[in-house]
Amino acid sequence: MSRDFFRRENFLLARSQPDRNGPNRQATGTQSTLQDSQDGCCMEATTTFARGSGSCPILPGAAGLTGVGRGGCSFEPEPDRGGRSGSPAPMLWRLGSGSGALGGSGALATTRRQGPVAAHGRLDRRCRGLLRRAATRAEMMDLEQPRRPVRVRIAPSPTGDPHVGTAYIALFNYVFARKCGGQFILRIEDTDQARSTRQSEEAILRALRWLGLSWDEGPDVGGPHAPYRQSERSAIYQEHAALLVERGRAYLCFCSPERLEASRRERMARGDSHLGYDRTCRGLPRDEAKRRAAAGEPHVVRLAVPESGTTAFVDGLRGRIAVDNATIDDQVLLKSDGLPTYHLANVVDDHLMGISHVVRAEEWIISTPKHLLLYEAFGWEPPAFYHMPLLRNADRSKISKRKNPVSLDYYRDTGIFPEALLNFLALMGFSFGGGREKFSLSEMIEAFDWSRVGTGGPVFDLRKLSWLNGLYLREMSHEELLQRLRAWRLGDEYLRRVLPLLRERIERLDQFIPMAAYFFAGDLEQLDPAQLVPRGRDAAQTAQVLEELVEHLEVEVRGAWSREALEPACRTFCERIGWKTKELFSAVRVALTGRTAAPPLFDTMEVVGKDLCRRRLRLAAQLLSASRSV
RNA sequence: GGCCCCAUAGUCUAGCGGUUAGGACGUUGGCCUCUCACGCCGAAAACGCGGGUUCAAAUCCCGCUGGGGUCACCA
Repeated sequence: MSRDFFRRENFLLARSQPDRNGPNRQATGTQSTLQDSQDGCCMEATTTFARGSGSCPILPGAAGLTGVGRGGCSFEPEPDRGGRSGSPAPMLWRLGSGSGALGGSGALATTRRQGPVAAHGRLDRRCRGLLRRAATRAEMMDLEQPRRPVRVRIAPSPTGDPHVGTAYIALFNYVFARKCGGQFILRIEDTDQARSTRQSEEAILRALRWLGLSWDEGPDVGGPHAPYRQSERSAIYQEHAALLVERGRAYLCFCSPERLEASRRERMARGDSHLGYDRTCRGLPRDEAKRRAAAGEPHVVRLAVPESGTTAFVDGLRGRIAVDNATIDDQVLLKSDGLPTYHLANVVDDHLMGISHVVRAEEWIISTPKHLLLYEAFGWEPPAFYHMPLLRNADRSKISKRKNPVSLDYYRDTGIFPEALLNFLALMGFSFGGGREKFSLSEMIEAFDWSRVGTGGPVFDLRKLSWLNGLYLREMSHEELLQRLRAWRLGDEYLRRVLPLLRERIERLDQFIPMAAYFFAGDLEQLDPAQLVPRGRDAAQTAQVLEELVEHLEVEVRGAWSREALEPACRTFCERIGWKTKELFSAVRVALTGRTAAPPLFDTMEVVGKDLCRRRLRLAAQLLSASRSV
């Protein structure tokens, strides 16, 4: 722990904590500041204290004790400087250590309990950690001090279905912005030309709107920093990349992907732990590089990361995080197609758009130093960073579509209310306080504080979500519930899609509901494993085929989930695995409808929808894997 | 493997030096009730391990273990 760590003018230690500390400590209105004194090894704690309470919040029980610490530790209360009765009077406590070790302070950690802590002296060691914690906390709180208007953003990449993780991060950004009276911005990070689609972008916007998270600026609503779609801002990134090259903070790299891959492989074989770019082009003379680029040689722009030193930042949830520059790769900033990578685009846009706080997922922690290096290279002040814990599968890996429904559309289609989903997402890492589990978005905004946000990766538990949803459902009026049902799948729109598929299969109206069950159900109950497995195939085989089909459709049906797209994809799949169409289609039919007799498969799939189909296919596969017979 | 993050019941969490370790989902027993559900009451179930600091550690420090993330011309 270096002294530099404490080199700050003021650490705001505690904010008002109305009488949380018990009768002996009228901490109401307490404000403590910790600062290191000139010699760097003496800490002073100034506390403004309710008059007459007589106890140091840093070292409870220390009142009246002076000079009892061993090893040069001492602390002394300064005489009461007076003040009107009942009003806070400042009291200065000096905690010093002559040994060079940092004098200690229990800081917030010890304010709660009373005890003769100080009487035993030996503050140096035990206090160092406490002090660090206090300082860390102070730095974290300092992050929250308004320096500039609060502006946060959610920056989804439109490369797939609207993801529950996007909603999770969007929620915390939204809540924080509203709490601070700041702005919430939506920016589309579509710099991956190969994977980004407009369709996905629209789906994400639709899903976020469904949730009720509204943004102040975005590609659809515009704003002072338009455009909000990175693909429309290429020139900006190119200019900025060029600026860095000019300054010697970035350089052109002509290495082919093939050579890079070979080099990486070779080092991996050698057991080398450094698998990053080998910096071949870093030493290229600037004019030579320019010449080659001008001649049309394909190249990228890389960040010239300092070869020594460390880059550190204060994460708003975890405190100080430091990384050796030697472990940071010379990250590509501009791809050979002229588009930026996330790292460049994100930093440039965050700065240009005046983003004050970056609230994003934990997976970005390790690239934050790169971003900091970029801010530094540009000469910009970086925003504050808050890395939210990652949502997890039941096995604690990062939440993924293989192991969990992650599409927001799935939750909509299974009749989860947006407010319940939001509430549940909030529960993943945020504690309302008082054991309260059910709360509205506006209540969350009211209660929000970063100190109530945790750091452990929460497992996403569908059952608890369902329970919570039930709470919302039962609180609704009949009328409200009726409206919700209609808006879900009992409205004309959906029924009009179902009817054509069933009318030939029923004779009386009373047969409609029983026949149509799987058009409205979420997870199918009572699937018969025996019916799932085609004659001559076994359960394990079928399970695998169904899993693979999901993957296959993932790749093959990128556009609309339509009969036209599904049929050829499924037929191709049959050829690939060597199953007769009859075999596959019957297994799929049972998996999706629970029956052997049903309307045409692809029409059914289209109407049931992508996310529910996916889910049912996986569930069927799981069922087969679990059942050893058949 | 290198680096980084994290660690209270099966799961989500409260806890910020002294608590019978609290709440919720799930599981489970009972009550309510024609049944089921809802609701209500009860039960089982947790501080990963080892050191250190302290009169006192779930809480502070160190180490270990475990889990996760990340090492792309993806974000």
